[in-house]
Amino acid sequence: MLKNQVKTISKQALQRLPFYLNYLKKKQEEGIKNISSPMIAMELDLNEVQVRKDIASVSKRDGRPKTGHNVDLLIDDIETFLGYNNVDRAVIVGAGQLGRALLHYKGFENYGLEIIAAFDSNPALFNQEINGVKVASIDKLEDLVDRLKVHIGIITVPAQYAQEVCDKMIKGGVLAIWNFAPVHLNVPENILVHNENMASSLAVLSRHLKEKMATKK
Amino acid sequence: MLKNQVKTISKQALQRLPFYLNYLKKKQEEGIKNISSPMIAMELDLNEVQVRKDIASVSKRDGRPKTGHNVDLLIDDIETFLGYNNVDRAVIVGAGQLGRALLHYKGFENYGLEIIAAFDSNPALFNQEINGVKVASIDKLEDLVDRLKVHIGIITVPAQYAQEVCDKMIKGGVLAIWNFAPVHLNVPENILVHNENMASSLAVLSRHLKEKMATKK
DNA sequence: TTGATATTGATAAAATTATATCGATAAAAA
DNA sequence: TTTTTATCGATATAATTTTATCAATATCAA
Repeated sequence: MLKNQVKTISKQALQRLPFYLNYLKKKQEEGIKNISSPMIAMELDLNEVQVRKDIASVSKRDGRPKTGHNVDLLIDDIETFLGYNNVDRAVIVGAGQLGRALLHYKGFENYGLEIIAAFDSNPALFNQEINGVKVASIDKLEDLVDRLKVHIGIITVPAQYAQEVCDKMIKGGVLAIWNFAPVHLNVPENILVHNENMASSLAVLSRHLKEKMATKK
Repeated sequence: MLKNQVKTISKQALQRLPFYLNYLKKKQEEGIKNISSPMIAMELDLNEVQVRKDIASVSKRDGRPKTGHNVDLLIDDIETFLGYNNVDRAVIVGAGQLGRALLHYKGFENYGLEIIAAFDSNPALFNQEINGVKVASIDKLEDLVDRLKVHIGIITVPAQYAQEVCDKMIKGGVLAIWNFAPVHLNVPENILVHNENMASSLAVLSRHLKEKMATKK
């Protein structure tokens, strides 16, 4: 009984993969055919062994001593691992500034994400098109998610509405939520919530500054 | 010789602090006076000991058995630690969709960040005001950063221009960079770069889906 | 053809982060 | 007043992640 094996990888490693991909594509454009882990590590300011391990966990092809890995094949392996070749559909709720920015984001199509619908509670926005995506009433969210078997929900509404939106998404059948609202969402344990928190990022930055200033003094 | 001691805290813990803050403020609004670590942990789906340690590393006031911590004081301690009471000034380069979204972001003022200027290479945008902030030519970036002693630079330009913008910021005296471009920036080692990478977040989400689908099959 | 070497994959060690345990104690209940 | 109990801070253990080490080997230079 062969189980449908999916490799496990640490969250941190997973988040490094897109960096490798960007880097490798740049190298590919420059016409470079092979690349070694130490080279990647040096240029991306990472540890050599870490890079080697990350690569090993997404690619079954062997690198060759003195030569490294074939760039084209490596790109292919990472993209396959990340699922960039099969498209996930998503809906976004909240068509304010941030929602609009995401709808205009060019990258998503390359990353295998397609935002197929946007929702908002503001009737002034209904039927408006943002980068080719229509904005609908939030009342239609659950039904549409269910009918079209959408698996990813993006939340860009103000914090106080986020939980409510989240609940509707889950009822509709969403399996993963990308939450831009600065609030903790309560979800069943099989649902993944990925929080995109500006304040957390900012905390890292301003803390760094504070340390910098303190040592300077 | 008393060194200007700044407490160290892990990056992960640091990034949890804003979550505590959101939560505590909600409780404060509800009129709750005291709160315990196990309570916070339960409601935010964290480990009790982790919460207790995080609190210990930002607050020197003691919690009391059976009662926990005073909500008001705890909020105060976290905000102080995160530097929300003294404002850091920042500039943003790239006044496209994303840059505009950030300029409209309400949260920053509460987080002690003030974006004082925006820059772009597109002359059509010069002198335009976005949420009260004027857009200037990117040629003026370095000089302004230097004159006004700006410490944080936000990069929201396309990947191919990011390094160039980064270099200018650093020449001007920026100490920390918040990079939204999907590219690795080369900086001197005393400069902090915090990468905000949509693709990394997406990687976590789509990987989760892939695993979900595989186990279902 | 031979020897030197950079890189590989694998395994081991170190560092960091998260979680469990425990005695002490303030507050509530008996 | 005494007992029970929830939470505390501190310390110990476990888990995860990163980094170091090493034998094997493909490539390159002599």
